[in-house]
Amino acid sequence: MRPTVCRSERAEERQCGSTEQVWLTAENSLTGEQWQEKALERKGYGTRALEDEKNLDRERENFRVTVMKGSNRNKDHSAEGEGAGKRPKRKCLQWHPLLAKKLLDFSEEEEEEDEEEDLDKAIPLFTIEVQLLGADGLEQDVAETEDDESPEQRARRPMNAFLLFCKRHRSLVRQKHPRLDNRGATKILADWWAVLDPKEKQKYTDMAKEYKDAFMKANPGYKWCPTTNKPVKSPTPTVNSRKKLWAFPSDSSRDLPSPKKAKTEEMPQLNFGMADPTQMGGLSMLLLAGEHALGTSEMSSGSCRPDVSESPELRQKSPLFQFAEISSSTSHPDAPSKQCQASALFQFAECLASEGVKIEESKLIKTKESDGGRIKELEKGKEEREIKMEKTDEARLQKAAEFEKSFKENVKDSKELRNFEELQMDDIMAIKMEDPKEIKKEELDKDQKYSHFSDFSYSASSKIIISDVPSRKDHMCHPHGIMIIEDPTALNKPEKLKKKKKKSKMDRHGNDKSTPKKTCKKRQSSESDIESVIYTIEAVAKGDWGIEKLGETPRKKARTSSSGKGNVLDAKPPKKKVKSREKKMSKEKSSDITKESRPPDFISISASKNISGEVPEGIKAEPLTPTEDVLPPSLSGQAKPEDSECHRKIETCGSRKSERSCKGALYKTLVSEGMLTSLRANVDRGKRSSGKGNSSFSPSGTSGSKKFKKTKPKEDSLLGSAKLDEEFEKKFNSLPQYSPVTFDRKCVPVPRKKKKTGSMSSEPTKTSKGSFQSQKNLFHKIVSKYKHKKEKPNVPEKGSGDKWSNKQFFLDAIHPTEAIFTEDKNTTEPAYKVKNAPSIPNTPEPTATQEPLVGSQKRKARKTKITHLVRTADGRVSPAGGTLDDKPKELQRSLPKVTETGCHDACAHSSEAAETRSSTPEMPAVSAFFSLAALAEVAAMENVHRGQRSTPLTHDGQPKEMPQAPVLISCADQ
DNA sequence: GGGAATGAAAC
DNA sequence: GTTTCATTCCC
Repeated sequence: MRPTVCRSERAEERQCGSTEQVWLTAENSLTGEQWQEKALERKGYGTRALEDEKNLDRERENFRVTVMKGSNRNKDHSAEGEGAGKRPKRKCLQWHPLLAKKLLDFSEEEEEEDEEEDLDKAIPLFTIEVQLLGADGLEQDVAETEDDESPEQRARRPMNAFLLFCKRHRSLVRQKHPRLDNRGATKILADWWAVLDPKEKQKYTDMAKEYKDAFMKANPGYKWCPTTNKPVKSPTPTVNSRKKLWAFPSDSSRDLPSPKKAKTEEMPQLNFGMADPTQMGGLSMLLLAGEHALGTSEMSSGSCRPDVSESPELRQKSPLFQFAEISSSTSHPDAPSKQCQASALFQFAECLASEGVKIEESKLIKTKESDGGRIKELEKGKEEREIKMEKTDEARLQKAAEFEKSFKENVKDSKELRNFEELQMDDIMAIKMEDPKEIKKEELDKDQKYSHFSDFSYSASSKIIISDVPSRKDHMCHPHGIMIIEDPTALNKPEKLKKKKKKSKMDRHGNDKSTPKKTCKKRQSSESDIESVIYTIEAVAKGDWGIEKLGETPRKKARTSSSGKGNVLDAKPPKKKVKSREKKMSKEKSSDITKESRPPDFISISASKNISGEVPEGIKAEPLTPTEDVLPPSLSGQAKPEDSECHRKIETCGSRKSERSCKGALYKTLVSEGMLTSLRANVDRGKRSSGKGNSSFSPSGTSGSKKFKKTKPKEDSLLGSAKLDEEFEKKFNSLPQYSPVTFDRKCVPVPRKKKKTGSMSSEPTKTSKGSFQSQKNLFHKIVSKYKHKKEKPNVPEKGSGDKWSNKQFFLDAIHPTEAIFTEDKNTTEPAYKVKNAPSIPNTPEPTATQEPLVGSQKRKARKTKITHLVRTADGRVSPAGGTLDDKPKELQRSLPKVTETGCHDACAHSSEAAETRSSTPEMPAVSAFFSLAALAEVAAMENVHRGQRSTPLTHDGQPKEMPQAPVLISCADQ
């Protein structure tokens, strides 16, 4: 059902020219800035850095893709629409625990959809818009997830150090070797990786570990796909299989496709969904977005862990860790003490988790209330709200007026239109409030429909915000505001909000003005939006709270729960708080947006469209100022006016106005801010990108491309994941990026390998290794290897250095004949030796080698061994096979590998080096080989005999003798 | 969708 | 020990 709907919606969106384009534009702008910054950074190290725009583009794409969350994969559709043109990536699971909630959400969404369908009948466009408005990715994901059954399972496993390295340097490789395809680039990267200093590697390893910890914390139950379940490979798309495989055992339901559900959050999530949605309303969405931004900023800063704040450790943790924590529910059995140390990611995950817990609690409460009766809730919420709102309401009213102004100004652009839509939603809300009956119905519908979404994100966010930063609360002042803010969830929320808004809009439009389709058009026609906004403002001013109570009660409850926390804050002077909040919100939003892209709408709007002159200014200003810390002038200006207005209103009005009015005002402010923030976000993105690149974030804008994983993921998860992603990106960006030169210095040989593709021989050698993995091809490949075998000197053992030493040693053992190699080698082999020699002295590698082989390492070792053996055989035999061409390649490689030592010197001393090796050869490493070596020796002996004749002749020892090779292989296999 | 690399987890 | 999957993206 949904999928179709979504598709249709998408199609419509496309037709409308909808958000996707906007996103693209926005992203582009953002990414551009980011990339520029990146380029600057890169320049530092140098060489190739951003020389080509193409490269930059690629990097952009890469970064986009980077977003860990994997929202993009879902985007198969999006990709199509966006024109990324790239084939859709398979869906990725977001690792954020909250994702699990999505299942529920989805179920709820389905219900909503049903309802929506009804609405859609009336207003087909609405749904479309909603999807569009919402992160397209998200909705798409949702649809897909629904199809898949378990979106949650999709969480992607964290990248390992090597993958991080690849991700980080692939673009460089590509720049350097434009012709190379990914395979070739990967090979080069592998070479680089092999050459990379242990220290350098360690950075990536640490990052990978940290990320993994955060991931695991966020997804306690997460399990890697069981190997056994090969179903994955089954004809069915990998995704499905993966999902199943991925199921998180941790929590209750493994059986279900939604393993993530297993997480404790499941129940709570549902609860959340029940209660909050109504309350949230479009305003809440906006607010959430704003808060989210704020929260994210804080989160990112590290302060994030409101809850976490409890443990100072969390703060210490890297943002990623914190984020992960946040995202993940408190239940993190996995979270080891180590995690605490861990990075922000981990902390983030913890925070998320804590949020989830809190959210759950709040949801439960809310749900109960809802169960009891919305009316009761409404009443309660009203009471609370009223109390709280009294102060805030006035301010909000003023704000509303300000919003109207700002909106009018901003409305011009389509983006603006979107904002207007949001505003309209608010207006609608206000209208509904005015008309209790209608409003009630609508609200009920909305609540039912949206409840899932809003609840989730809201509760989570609100809690987080509250707990996190008291200051925020202060800023937020109004409980509502507090409720709204939620960072992590924000991303998700926005979508929901959008949907809701859309729906509401639809309703409105259907009732009032435009049909849903019109809504799209409406965007175009700012006037209507403006009018609606104005109307809403007026309504707010009127303060038809009664209506609100009915409709929003559930939401209010949710808010109230959050507000409860916020109440204290509320106690503070509303006006100032409001202003401060707004400012913060704007800042946060901007920051958040930039980071997460969560409010794609805003962002897209700001970015793509000119919006009002003000907005652009704000954007401009943002770049200048570190948005987070200081409000962008423009924003501040806007916010300030609003604040002032609010204050005025409050003062003037004096009478408490309904929460709704306040909300409306806040909503407006948020919206206005959101726009600004979006602009700022773009700017910030650029800044960020410069620093770190969080390309991932930009990807959101790119919507089209795969990269954006985050967007698709479920709302909460999205938000949380978004933050996590941000953190990840930050960290990832912070990872050292080594210029190719560095590797060249090291004498990394690889690069040229691009040749690989070209000739069978060249590639086979290296590629063959990979083939070994599959036993099927293994033999065949081996054969081919022997045939062509030129591969770089394979190190029998892991450690590159050791490898070399080992190899040499091994070779020596097998063939005392280094001379053979040396002779030929003088050119070719010597390099290897040289490498070895240097490596030995360096011993960095040796240490690595010494490290216990693990899993893949073993595999690798085997391969290497095999290859090594082969190589030796090749060395002797294959040289001819390798032929000069191959050898040169090898030489090249070897040279780079030699790195440290001058290649020339190395060559000169090659023989010496060989000796040194023999003398120094790490026994430990060697010992391991020995058994193999022994076996190999036997085979080698034969080779030697054969080769002896040739040995002296050429480095390789010409004899390719395939027969021998097979023998060796067999040994190796054994 | 396969493949190129490495690493990690699961079986 | 073997198999999957994570990254990217061309073919």
